[in-house]
Amino acid sequence: MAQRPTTEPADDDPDGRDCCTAVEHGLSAGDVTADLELLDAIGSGTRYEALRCIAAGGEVCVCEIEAALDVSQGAVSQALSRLTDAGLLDRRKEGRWRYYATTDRAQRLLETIDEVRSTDE
Amino acid sequence: MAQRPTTEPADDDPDGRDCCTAVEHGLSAGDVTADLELLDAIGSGTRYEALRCIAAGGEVCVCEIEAALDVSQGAVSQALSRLTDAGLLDRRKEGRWRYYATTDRAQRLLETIDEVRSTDE
DNA sequence: AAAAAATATAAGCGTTTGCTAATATTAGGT
DNA sequence: ACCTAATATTAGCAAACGCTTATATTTTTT
Repeated sequence: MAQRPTTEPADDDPDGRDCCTAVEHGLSAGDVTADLELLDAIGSGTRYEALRCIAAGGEVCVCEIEAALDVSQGAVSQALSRLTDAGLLDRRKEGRWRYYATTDRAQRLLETIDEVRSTDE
Repeated sequence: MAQRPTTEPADDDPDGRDCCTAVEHGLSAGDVTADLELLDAIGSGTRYEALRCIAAGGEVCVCEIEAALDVSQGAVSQALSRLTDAGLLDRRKEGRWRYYATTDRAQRLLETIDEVRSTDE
């Protein structure tokens, strides 16, 4: 499908695609930024495990996540805020506790990651 | 679903879940490591755009990606290697050119990201 | 066989990241 | 009102990251 590179510029290039012409993805700069915010949010050990715990537990209290994660309380709080900002968690306040639950977006992402993992090509 | 935290340990806890009991995700340490390798590979601007370009272009030559990415040749090469190691790209050699194409895993991931992006909740 | 082109690899470096420790905030209990 | 518990926020720092530049490798061309 891709045009083969040629040492000499191919003037008779049948589909108008020269060697080393930039390929383009269709995404806007904003889309790329948004996607990266999402991926960066998921892509740390602490945050990924936090997200997985919440996905597995339904709606969980922060203290339950702290008990699972083996980093400081502050680190957990930062992780949860970051995931929330990225649209992967919903926060609910009840008294002095905070409950977190995964959003639909998060669930769909995690499902796909599960599928992809079991496909060890 | 989650048991509510209680200041006093609830001895009569109906489902045996105390306050601040760690929640667990079902994943093995190896699965988490594998997932993170994938997510880290996708999660940089250069690598993400490279992957998107290749997904859009079908099978593309390195030089075409270099033309699109605005970083040095070495950086592009490193990006492509990382994506390949993570199982997101296939490499094909032809003469002194290298052609890259996305794997099924990559395509499924990107599809999900597209879906998730259009769901601006 | 030498030179050039395409890509990969390695070293070095500034920037970003994610943690800890300390402090601030918010809500409930006494 | 005060004190304590749960969580959030901030400052600071070591480690990880991603880039550039330079060099190595592989293949083609002459």
